[in-house]
Amino acid sequence: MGTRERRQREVAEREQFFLQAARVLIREEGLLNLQMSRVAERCEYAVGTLYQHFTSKEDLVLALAAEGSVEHAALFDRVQRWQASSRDRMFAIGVCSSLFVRRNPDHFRISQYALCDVVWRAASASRREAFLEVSNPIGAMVTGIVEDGVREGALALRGLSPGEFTVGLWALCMGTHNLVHTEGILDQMRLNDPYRLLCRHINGLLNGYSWKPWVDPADDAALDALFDRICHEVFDDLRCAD
Amino acid sequence: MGTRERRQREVAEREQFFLQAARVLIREEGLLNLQMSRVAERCEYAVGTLYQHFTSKEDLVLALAAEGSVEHAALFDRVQRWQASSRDRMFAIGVCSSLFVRRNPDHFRISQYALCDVVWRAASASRREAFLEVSNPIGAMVTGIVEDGVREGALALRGLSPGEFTVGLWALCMGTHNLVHTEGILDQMRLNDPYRLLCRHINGLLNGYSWKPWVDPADDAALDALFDRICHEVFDDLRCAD
DNA sequence: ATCCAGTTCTGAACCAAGTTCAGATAGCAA
DNA sequence: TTGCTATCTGAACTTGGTTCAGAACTGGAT
Repeated sequence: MGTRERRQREVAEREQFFLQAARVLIREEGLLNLQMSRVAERCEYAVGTLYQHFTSKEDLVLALAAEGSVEHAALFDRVQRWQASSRDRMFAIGVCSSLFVRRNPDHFRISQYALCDVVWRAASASRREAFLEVSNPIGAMVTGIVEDGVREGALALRGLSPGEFTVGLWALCMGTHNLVHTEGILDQMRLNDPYRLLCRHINGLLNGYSWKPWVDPADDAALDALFDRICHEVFDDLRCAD
Repeated sequence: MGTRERRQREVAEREQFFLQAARVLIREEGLLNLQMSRVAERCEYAVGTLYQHFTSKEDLVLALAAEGSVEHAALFDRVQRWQASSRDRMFAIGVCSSLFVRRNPDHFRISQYALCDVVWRAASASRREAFLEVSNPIGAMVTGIVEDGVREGALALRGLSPGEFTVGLWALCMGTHNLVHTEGILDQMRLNDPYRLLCRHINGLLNGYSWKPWVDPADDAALDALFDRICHEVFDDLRCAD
């Protein structure tokens, strides 16, 4: 009885197809102008078929965000597996997050929108669940690095749980991306490179918690060197050193 | 010719009235269910009149966000004027930000939504400008405290501009609020009090940049004491120590 | 007091786009 | 071939944001 399975596979493929088309439409005309009928049309399906996959437009947007999270997690996974000190890997998480957001500017906008209360609630419960499912590893991997740091003796949490520590890093990254993407907010303070800045702040935070070895946050050369090393050793194929 | 001015005042008052009604409707039924016609109806005006004030629904939402920012800035202003060391004031910014978000849970949701690319662009240019106008002081005040720290000799920026330093703090705060408000994301790591955690991370970051005097991030008693002191000396009337 | 020109208000009508669902079609087993 | 089911279709429906032609009001001039 392979018929049913083929069918399932076809349906799954079609879902990818819809999502891909939505992505293209968003790139071409912006998230603001995304229309369900256009997505269906571009895939040469009727809107009704589209609605068999996504219960609403918001549901589709959240599905896009989830796809992005999968990619995001995949990049974090490289960092996690990287053979380097816990502190360097923690730093690499920041680099990775910047890299990902920069290479995928739409993803940030999409997930920022999708995670707004309004949109989140308008998506289906199962879609929300699926989103959390694929997003959990992102936090978990960072927490894993924190735990490695503790195990190595490079970091003393002093009452903080690994998860709580993670939240600090995560907030710093997410907040930076948010500020960068909010048109106008940062314009008055002219930042040459917000992601470089994020790297510095991460070092600041890690230093503040005495994660060994200490790094001089003002040592631009060292920062660049580590950045380049990460690009080379972890993200070589992405040619990220632009 | 006072007629024209009275009229202007009346129009401005009506705008407040509309915004107030929108706020109530959002509290009652959520941002998701906000309807322009309901706002007009509740104010006993025709929808057309409502549209004389706001070019679109998104425009109204951004106006709400701007109102919130004014309040936010007013709280920051207290911190700025507080007679205390630069480091304590910097810390108080974090407390203030948490306090504000906690006292005003809708504001965060509203501005998170309003600042999404989709909504931001759907608002009128003048509204966007007005939003930035009232939001600028928020960053500027924090930057002012950073500059005070440098002036006092408590902080060496070592190549960072005051604005760049500010962005770190800001990102940490904004990111934390974001994580806290994103349902489900933080559930797996059980945080008892995310805002207390934010305070700790701020201390971590300030320590990391050697902002004097050094604070032991694990000293819960000291953290509580400072928190209480800030509530008492800066936000006494808000009865924030709940 | 009456009239007039300009301004503001009104809400029914308009319209776009998300969503639905009754019927058409295709796939499969008997 | 026939019937049964699952799936697809897209015109019709629905909702709610937006508009705009006409009503109502305002304040000053006659």
